[in-house]
Amino acid sequence: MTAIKESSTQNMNKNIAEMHCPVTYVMNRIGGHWKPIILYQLINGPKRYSELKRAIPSVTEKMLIQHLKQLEADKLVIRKAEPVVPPFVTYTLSQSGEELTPVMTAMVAWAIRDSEVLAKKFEGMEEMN
Amino acid sequence: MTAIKESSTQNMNKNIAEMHCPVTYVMNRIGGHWKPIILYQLINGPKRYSELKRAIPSVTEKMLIQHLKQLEADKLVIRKAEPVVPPFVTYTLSQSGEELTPVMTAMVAWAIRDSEVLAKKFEGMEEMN
DNA sequence: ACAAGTACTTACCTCAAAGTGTGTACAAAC
DNA sequence: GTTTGTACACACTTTGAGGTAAGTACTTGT
Repeated sequence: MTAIKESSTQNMNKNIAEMHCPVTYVMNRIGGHWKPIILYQLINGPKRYSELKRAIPSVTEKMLIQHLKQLEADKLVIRKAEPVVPPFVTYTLSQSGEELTPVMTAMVAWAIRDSEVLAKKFEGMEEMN
Repeated sequence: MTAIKESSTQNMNKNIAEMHCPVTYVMNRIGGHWKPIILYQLINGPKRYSELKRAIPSVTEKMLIQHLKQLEADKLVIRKAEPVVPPFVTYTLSQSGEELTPVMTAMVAWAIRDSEVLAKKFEGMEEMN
């Protein structure tokens, strides 16, 4: 009996955490590496599945549909399939999804600024190496 | 020989992706479940390690320091340790880190809106049980 | 004398996330 | 008649994120 560690159940306080931490709420929705990237590609309007694939070359097909399905289940994107062959499927941001635009644009703004700062730093290091 | 799939190296085009997708850049910095949550806790000013622990009950100690170290390495937070015993360590947002505030606040705004919409929907379902 | 708090570190293990590689139904294009 | 493109689905394997548990060094409080 050397002092028991009572971290209790993990999932329980994860839900509690979501209750009082808005960022946790967001992370449980659009967390993960790919979801924000997919959503970002959709803010300029609907895209076909294959367009998304080409727009995000580093994603595998499996990851792409998997997250598209999840985003659809979470009511962030809307899937529309025309019953033609070859298939014609478009993905669009839902209302909720569109309201994420400020988050995305804030991210983009930060990325631009931050990568420029980094570039500046490298400028002064050209003699090195 | 049935059509070879040349997905080539994965990491290579991941870096390429970062070059032309700002959201990817952000995700490689503050992606993962915990980093945004930690950063969010720091926008109200410096916090001690133990304060962060208490503020985010659902995080394990391992995850907390692990991500704090990474955030420090990525120059998003600054660690300051007073050489006293018991240890007194504070974490502060760096310049870059502070510039993430708009991203966080946009997330919070969305979370509030979105959870309210959800709540509204549940209101009309009270009879359903 | 012993527990508790502080800020970690280390080792081990698990499970879910992600990658790899195939298959499919159908049509148009070459 | 073989290839190409579309929008996936499925099985298998691997990676790594994260959880669990314990220890450390030193001090203050009871």
